[in-house]
Amino acid sequence: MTIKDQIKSILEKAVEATLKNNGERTARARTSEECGSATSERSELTIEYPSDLSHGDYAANIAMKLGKIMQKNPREIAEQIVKNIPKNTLIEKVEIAGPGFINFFISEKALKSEMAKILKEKAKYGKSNEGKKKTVIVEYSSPNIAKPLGVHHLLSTIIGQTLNNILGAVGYKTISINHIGDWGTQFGKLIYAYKKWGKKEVLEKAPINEMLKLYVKFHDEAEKDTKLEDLARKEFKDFEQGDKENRKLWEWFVKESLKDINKTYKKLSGIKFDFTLGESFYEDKMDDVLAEGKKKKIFVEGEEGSYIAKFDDENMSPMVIQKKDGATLYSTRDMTTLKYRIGRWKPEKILYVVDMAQNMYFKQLFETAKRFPWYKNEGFHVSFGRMRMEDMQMSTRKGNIILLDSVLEEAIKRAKKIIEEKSPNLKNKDAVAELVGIGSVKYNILSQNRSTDIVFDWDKMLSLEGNSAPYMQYTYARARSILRKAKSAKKEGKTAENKGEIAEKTSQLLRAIPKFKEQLINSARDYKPNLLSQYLYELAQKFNSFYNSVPVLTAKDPKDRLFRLKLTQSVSQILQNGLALLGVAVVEEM
RNA sequence: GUCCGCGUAGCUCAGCUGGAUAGAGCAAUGCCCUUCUAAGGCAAAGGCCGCAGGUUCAAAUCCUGCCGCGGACACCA
Repeated sequence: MTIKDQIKSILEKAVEATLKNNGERTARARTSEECGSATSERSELTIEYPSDLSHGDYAANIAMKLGKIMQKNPREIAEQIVKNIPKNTLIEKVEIAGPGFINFFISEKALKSEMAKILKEKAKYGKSNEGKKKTVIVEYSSPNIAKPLGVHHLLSTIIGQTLNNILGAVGYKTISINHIGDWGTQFGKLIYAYKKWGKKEVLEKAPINEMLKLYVKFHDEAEKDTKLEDLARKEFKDFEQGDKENRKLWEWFVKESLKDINKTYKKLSGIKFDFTLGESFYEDKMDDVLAEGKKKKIFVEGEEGSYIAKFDDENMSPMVIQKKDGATLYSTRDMTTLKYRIGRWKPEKILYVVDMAQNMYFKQLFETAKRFPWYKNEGFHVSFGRMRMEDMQMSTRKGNIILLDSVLEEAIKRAKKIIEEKSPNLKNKDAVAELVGIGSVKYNILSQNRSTDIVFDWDKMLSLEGNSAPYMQYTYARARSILRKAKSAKKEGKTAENKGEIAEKTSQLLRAIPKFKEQLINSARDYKPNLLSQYLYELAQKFNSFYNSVPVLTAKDPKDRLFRLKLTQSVSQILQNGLALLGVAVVEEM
């Protein structure tokens, strides 16, 4: 249980007691609905972090809410509530402030015991059982293969992997799935293009490059000749219906693509899937869903013999589930996949980490699924903003693509340059450059609210300043450096300590500790990694501030020294654990 | 046209289950390495939170309308 939860539960009891007392005295209000609404308002009791430190560690606005319902002065109610809070070791003091805020100050003892927990649990600190072992499937990355990964694939891959990590940390049983796009008309296009313009030797030499070239060439040509799209569709249909030559080509393309994509995942590091089940996996399972849907009249005949799902909402266009030529589409495979996952894993939720251009599509998909008896609203679209370039859309079709590999390479290169500048004597420069470079790319994405669009910009993407991975890693390295030295040297304090400043900086840092678990839970609840990254950044800022004005190794009093060392260790542990969830590795020196 | 998302400091963005004086980074100004990593810290500066209404004790946050940007809207995924 987090400290916030404890405060909440203490407050809940106090509010209940207050309401009871009032109910007895003001019998009038009891009969009315007001009492009922007061109760429901109470259940919405929220605890927040005050923006100003002088307002304590946690604050509640419940008295103001009740004040309105009970027609009483909020401050009076607050006073009554506070009276009903029993003495306990968690809370140092409670204050009533402003129009009726109840501010809680956490006792130092409670904070120190939280610190002790960190030192004991180490890498496990932060884990909770919010999820109660319930199963959540997280689908992410899911690239369309036969083309290399572009920068835009970072979003789903990084956000999805991090959500998977975070959900796991708060006690969900997660199943991560890479739903590879290895099926569909795109392969018809590729097969057509290969047959027409491709050369075996060239493709064998540089498979991915050549596939991308063929893909782009197809779209160039298709603009001049509209028949090409139909021909590609035919190739796909033939393939789907058993054409041997096309099947062989497909297998070849898929094999080479996967090899290449896995290389990139490896470079990104920390990208792990419990299952890589491409669309092709559902090839023999689609008939079943199609038949079921047709039988139940969920799928009805549309134009020219296609099958569609219709919606009551006029603004939602129908979803095509089977093409007029009888071939399947992404929707067919997604519906099949949905049924398969529900049947196999019985998840509480299935998260689709996919960009928001597909908002409408997922709405259609889930809306249709609701009509099947096996669907219990498991699907959830974790949408995120799109990545685009300054002046044009990223489009693989047109070849406007920035390769993910090249971004990672550049990131490492830039990190290396700065290392040469700032720490020319560092031993393992290349290893550090890699961790810093890759980390900064990931952190950059995770520190942003996922619904915000991202305009790709080299400098921004690879920023090594401010709220960035290197800042976090640097903070960690500083902390670790202190801890290393603590073992050997025992220096004497030389200068006078500024007591006031020290107390303030120490207290601020100490008080930031319990929020880690709390923000982790918030992050999981809203599927927002940036809540976690923002917390870690704030913690790092507080540590750096502490670092600058509070001597640790040279503390005058040995007791202070010990406490500050423990605090430093606690903070470094949180940074390590938190960054690990974000997929950012820490470094001991940089 | 309809629907979805966004509009916050010069720039890039946090904050949005309503709450106290709207926060960071970059850029620009000044200061701090004879104490633990200056990839750092401190100070000051920078805001009609797109516009106009509404709800509320309280609105950047909720509702309505408008403007601007992005996206989606039947056989691509």
